[in-house]
Amino acid sequence: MPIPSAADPDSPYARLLHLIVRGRLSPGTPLTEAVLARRLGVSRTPVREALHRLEHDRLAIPAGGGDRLRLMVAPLSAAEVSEVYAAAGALEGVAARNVTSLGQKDREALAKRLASHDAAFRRAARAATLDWDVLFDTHDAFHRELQDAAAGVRIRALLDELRPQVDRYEWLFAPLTGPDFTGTYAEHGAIVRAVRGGSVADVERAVRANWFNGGARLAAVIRTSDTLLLTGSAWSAA
Amino acid sequence: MPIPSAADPDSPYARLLHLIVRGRLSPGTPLTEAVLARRLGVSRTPVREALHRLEHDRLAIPAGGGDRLRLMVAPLSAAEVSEVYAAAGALEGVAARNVTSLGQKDREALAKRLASHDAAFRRAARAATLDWDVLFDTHDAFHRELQDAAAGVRIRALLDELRPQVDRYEWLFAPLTGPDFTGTYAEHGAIVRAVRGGSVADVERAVRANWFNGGARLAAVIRTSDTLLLTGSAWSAA
DNA sequence: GGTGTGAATATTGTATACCTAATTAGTATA
DNA sequence: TATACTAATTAGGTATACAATATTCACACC
Repeated sequence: MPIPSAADPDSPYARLLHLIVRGRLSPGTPLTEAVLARRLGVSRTPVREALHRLEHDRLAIPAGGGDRLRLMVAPLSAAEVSEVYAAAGALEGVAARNVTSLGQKDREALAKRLASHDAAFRRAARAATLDWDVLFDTHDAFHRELQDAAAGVRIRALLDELRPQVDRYEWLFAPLTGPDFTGTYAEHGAIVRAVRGGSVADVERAVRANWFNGGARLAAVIRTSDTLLLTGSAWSAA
Repeated sequence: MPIPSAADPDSPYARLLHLIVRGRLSPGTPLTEAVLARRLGVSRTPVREALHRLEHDRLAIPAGGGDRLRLMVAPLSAAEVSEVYAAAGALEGVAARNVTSLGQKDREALAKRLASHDAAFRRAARAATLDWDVLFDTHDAFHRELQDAAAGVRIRALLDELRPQVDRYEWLFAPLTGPDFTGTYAEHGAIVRAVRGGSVADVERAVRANWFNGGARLAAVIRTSDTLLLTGSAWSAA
């Protein structure tokens, strides 16, 4: 798949994406082609392309009202996280309806795989020393499994487009939501049961609830956190 | 808004988009930078950027399995149109839930505007000589009105991204679905009534039904149409 | 006659030079 | 001291040159 995320992890796009998602490039940081080109050791051309993709992902947004396009790292907001999660819930929700057209056996197998991802997530969450990377990955695996089973290429593409945003919010704020993930456990459990049950409405409702609630949990944390962190004004430009 | 569609209608992106959406560049046509650059009278650089955007829009897709990126105009398929419309329905549907948080007066005003767009659409559909352009525009206006009222920037961005696809399918196949649009009339009427009523569930259900049914209508037409038209193998390369 | 190898060609990816516009700093004048 | 005008620097948009690789066509050999 050439489009989702980035095929080559060494590409300027992938590198910049990583820097932004992990917060090494903080909100508000100006993204100037020549500077990034020097920093990444390539010419302006591939950096330009990467910046355009990041702009499309809304991880880079226009800074200033000039005629020329000046970009900066996008700020974070509770309103945006709610909307992004609502969109992801709506998309994964409609996609999930398709699992009900699977046979009983396939649904059961899918439910098993989902349950095992969730179990891994719980183990990671209860580990003596919390490793956010594995927590992150196991949680992601749950939703990927569902998307692989249910979503066609087009909805997958839209979800893949949302993923960087989701990743950024989760990466930057998960430490403030955890380490109590009982809400997530319950919602994942409901999804697994609904997949087993095979009711279209139940499956969609469970999936949407998980995303909506997840967005609400993050939004709540964001609203109470320092606004300087959200725009990056207080951070150094890395 | 710098991202949606294209600010400048003379930009290579906008021009190529138009050529593809209107079918002047048929499915399967190879999109080679140098050729298009000559044709559009610009250098390869802006064409490259345009092609990357089109690739993201899925109007251009990789052709051949080479290492280098070779693009061609994307084919059309019943499966894809169903998925695209399902995604649009899911997104506009969740967005539409927000109209219920508007005041009674605002909802009434919105319903009026929607009804007037629908009336214009009906007039256009019943005109002596069918003008597909105005039919197209009035139908679009209905959904834009709803999206403007309900969707935040992020969901708007996703819907804007879907629009070129929707436009292409409607433009190429609407002549085969019309001129009887009673299904559409009924669904738009249901949306207007639901907006007036103010029930979250009703509004979302009505919006989704409109998109799902629209996708189904198009998919049915596509399935019965000549497959050569879908991949463009029979068309000249323009 | 089919197939494999090689050269020629076509096409993408990258770097760089040039141009234009915008912003900023500096200076002079009111 | 504030403001307006001008010069200089910065930065993005476009064109083009160059490099690398895939594709195609031709020809020879099996």
